[in-house]
Amino acid sequence: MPATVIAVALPVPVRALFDYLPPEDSDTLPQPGTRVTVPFGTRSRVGVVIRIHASPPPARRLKAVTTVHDSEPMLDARLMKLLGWAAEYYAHPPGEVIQHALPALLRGGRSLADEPERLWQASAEPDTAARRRTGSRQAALLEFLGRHPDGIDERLLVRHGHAVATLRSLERRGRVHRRDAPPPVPVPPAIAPLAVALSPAQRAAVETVAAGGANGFGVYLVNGVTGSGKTEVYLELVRRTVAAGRQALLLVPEIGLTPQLIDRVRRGVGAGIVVMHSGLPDGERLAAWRSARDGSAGVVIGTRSAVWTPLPHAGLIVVDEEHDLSYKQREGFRYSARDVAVKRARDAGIPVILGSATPALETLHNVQSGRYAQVRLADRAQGSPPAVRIVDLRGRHMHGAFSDTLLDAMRRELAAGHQVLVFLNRRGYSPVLMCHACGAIETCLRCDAPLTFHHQQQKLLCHHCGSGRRPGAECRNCGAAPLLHVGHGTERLEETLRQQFPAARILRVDRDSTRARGAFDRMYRAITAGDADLLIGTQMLAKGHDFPNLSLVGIVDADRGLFSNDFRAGERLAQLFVQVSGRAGRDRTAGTVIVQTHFPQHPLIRALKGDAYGEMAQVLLEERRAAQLPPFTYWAVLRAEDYRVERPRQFLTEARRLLERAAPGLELSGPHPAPVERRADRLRWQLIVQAASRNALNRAMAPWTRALEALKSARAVRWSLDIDPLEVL
DNA sequence: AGCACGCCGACT
DNA sequence: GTCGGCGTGCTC
Repeated sequence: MPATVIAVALPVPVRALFDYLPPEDSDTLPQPGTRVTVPFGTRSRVGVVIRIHASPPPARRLKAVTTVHDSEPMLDARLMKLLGWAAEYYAHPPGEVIQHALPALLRGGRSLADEPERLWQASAEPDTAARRRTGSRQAALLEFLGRHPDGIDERLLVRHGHAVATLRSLERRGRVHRRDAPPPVPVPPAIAPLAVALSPAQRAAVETVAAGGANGFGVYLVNGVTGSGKTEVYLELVRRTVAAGRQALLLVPEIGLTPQLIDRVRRGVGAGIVVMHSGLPDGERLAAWRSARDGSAGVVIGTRSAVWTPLPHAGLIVVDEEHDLSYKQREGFRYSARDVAVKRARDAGIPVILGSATPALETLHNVQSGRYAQVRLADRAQGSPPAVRIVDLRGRHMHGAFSDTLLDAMRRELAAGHQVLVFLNRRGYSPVLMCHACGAIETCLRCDAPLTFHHQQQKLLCHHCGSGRRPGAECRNCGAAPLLHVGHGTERLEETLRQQFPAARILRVDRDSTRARGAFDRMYRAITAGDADLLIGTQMLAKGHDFPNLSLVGIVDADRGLFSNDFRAGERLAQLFVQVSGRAGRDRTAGTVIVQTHFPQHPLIRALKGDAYGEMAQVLLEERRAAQLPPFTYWAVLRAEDYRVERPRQFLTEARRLLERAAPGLELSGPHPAPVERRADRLRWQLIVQAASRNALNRAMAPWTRALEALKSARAVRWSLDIDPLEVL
């Protein structure tokens, strides 16, 4: 007699589903997408039902589902299908994939309609007498609360082994207090949207997408330089989507960079808007998720993870700055939110917009092969494009990292009362500290990498593992002095510029100077308020910010990336060039970009002078085609690491043999050591898989990883598979 | 992942 | 003698 079997995805790193019998005390079967608690080994776990099937009498005796948590699916059929596709495409354990679509508060068995959270916070510091009366359990609880300044749910406290009684006694003495659960994200009532005045080019873009959207699925690259008004195009399309009673999903690279965008959507679209990103407290995240799921939110704005938000009435997806690397998750479940968004739109039969001034080469290739439509917004809505000057550094006398040409131009712009941005993507003072006597350089003890000297902290820091040490006065190798600083970082630029421009108000904006909470916002406001003249920035300052008074951008070192091992370095360089150049000359001021290089004849540098990105991209695509690199071939990287070299090498060798046998058509390379082989004392190796077709790659990957799980050598290493890797490192 | 089982070293 | 190190295997 065939048994009814329930296949459940559980949050364990196993590429399989687990079969259970229906719950004993119920005659209704839990449908796919509902959460169930099941016995698992010695414990029990909450998972999601994937499917129900009739099975021949199973080989082993199955256990039964313990509890069904949802009377109707928490995740609808369409989303379940997308998650299933993603698990297969990225060859990742299905249970871990599904976790990404559930807010943390729903990953346990808690019901959507459950009582609200009871959040607790530590109260202000007590006097010493009170502190003396604190018992050890109380101290532990207080310490735990201290780590959760925004408050933490009572149930979570209990789950971490704290007693409610301890909490109550602390409450009686005023050491802790209840914090009201955050109100559900208010969904503002519909207001009459502001009419948006569109330029003819913008209107044409809107009509193109709208006309195509009527036919269902389509991918539209909205390609326009910074300042060409892509946002207005998105807004109008979002507005129309909402007016038609459907939902729009707007993905952005980083929520911190887009307060203005959120504000404009809020004012420009008369509909409930929710924001979803990983920094949201669990309660707020749940509330936002819930209003997307029940349809009360017309617009969801969010980062990478928001691509998994339930949208019962999805009508449009927008991926802003689609080339941005932050759409690719870099650990664990290594999905690309941009690619998932395209798949999701295809499944739902709706249009998806990819917006960028500097599209990924993959996207441009899809346009050129006719898979994606392109809508160009060629003109800047206001202002004119910056003039580009290439400065040949060969043989030139330098002031630190600066040529006279760049310094003179800076002097002129500063005298005219304009702002100047000096761009260098390297923080710290100097990337290498070298002995003048023997040539030895200071390297990290745990990584195969030189240490960067940081002047402010007076420390040598490793940019790979984060460790640091105080530099000695003499060489560790030969004992001689002095040690020389080789190369320039942003701190050193600042030093040079303070000498050159003693009167200028100089602001350095990099990860070090913005570490303090709110520091970036403060600096950003200082810049827009005109309280700084000379800005020194890493890529932090290159992205999407609007500085109306900025007239000159100096690219200090264009040469890094021209000859990198990473074949994508050129693409990144081109994107960065154009993004950072876009900071110059908006609104009132005509801008100039000065590029310092030792390779003025390099095709990438030459292409900067024209329609910068279009030409550079064409050069790069031709290189990729000639070398049979992505997007002309399809890649995956299997990485492994351990403290003992032979282990990753052994595992990858076995993995290679397995794949050679199962899929002889694929081209394999490796195992190779990663470019920085040793990182935090772990030795990292990799195996590159290359396929002539998407299909060939994909058919092989999921079965391969299932076989890898069974290898004994796999248990001895940390390993991961990266499909469509963005860095082969 | 998390947990149990099992087989070897240094400690109350 | 046993506590505990982590290598190994398994979870329906």
